[in-house]
Amino acid sequence: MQKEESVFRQLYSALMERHGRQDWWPAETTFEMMIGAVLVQNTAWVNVEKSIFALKETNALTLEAMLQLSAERLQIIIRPSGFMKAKSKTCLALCRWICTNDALENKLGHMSDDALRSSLLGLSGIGPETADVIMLYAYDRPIFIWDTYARRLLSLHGFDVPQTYEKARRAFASDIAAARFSLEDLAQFHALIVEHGKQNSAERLI
DNA sequence: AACCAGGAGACAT
DNA sequence: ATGTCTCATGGT
Repeated sequence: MQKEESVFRQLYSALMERHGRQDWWPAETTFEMMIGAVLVQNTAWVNVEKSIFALKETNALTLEAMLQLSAERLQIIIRPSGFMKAKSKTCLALCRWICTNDALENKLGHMSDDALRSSLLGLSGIGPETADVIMLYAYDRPIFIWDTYARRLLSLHGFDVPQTYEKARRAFASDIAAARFSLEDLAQFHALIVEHGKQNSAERLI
C-alpha cells in the first residue's frame, strides 16, 4: 500500500490550481530581492515599490552605492515603506554582512542552512521570517516560510499551529522535510500562500 | 476613520 | 518562556 499524499502537497496543488504559477520574488537582482525583504516587513508591497523606485531613481540600489549612504539619507529614500529608521539601519547592516561574507554573487554553499540562518539572525532587524525569505529567494535554500498567512492557512485546515513563526517552523519541520518539496516548489508555495491570503479567503481548499 | 500590511525588538511579567 | 507595546507609512 502506498502512503497517502501529504497535506502540504495537497494544499500546494490546490493553490497552484486556483492561482496559477506566480512570478516571485519580484526583483531584478539578488540585491534588490534582499533589500525588498527588509522593506516589506509588516508593510504592503505597493509601498515597497515606491521605495524601490526611489532607490533606483537615486542609483542607490546596488551594494556599493547603498554603502555610501548615511542612515539618515537612506531613511528619506525608503520612507514610503515605513519603519524607516529601523529599516535603513537593517539595510546597511545587511550590506556590510554581504561584504564581509562575499555573499552577493555566490550562494554560500559552504554554509549549512542552520549556519546561514543564524548568521542572518545576528543582524539587527532581521528576524526568522526575513532570514528564511532571504535564504529561499536569494540563496536557493529549500525552505518553507511559516508566515502569518501560512499559519492561518494550516490552522484553517484543522491543524494545531503554534502562533509564533519559530514554534510553527519547528513543530512541522519533519513534515515539511518528509514532503520533499523542490526549491522551485517552495518558492512557488510561499508566493501562492501570500497571494491566496491576500484574498482574505477563509474557505478550506481541501 | 479605524484598521491593516509579504515583522522585529524591547521590555515586563 | 510567553504576552504586550512600539515602530511609520499609505491603502481601503
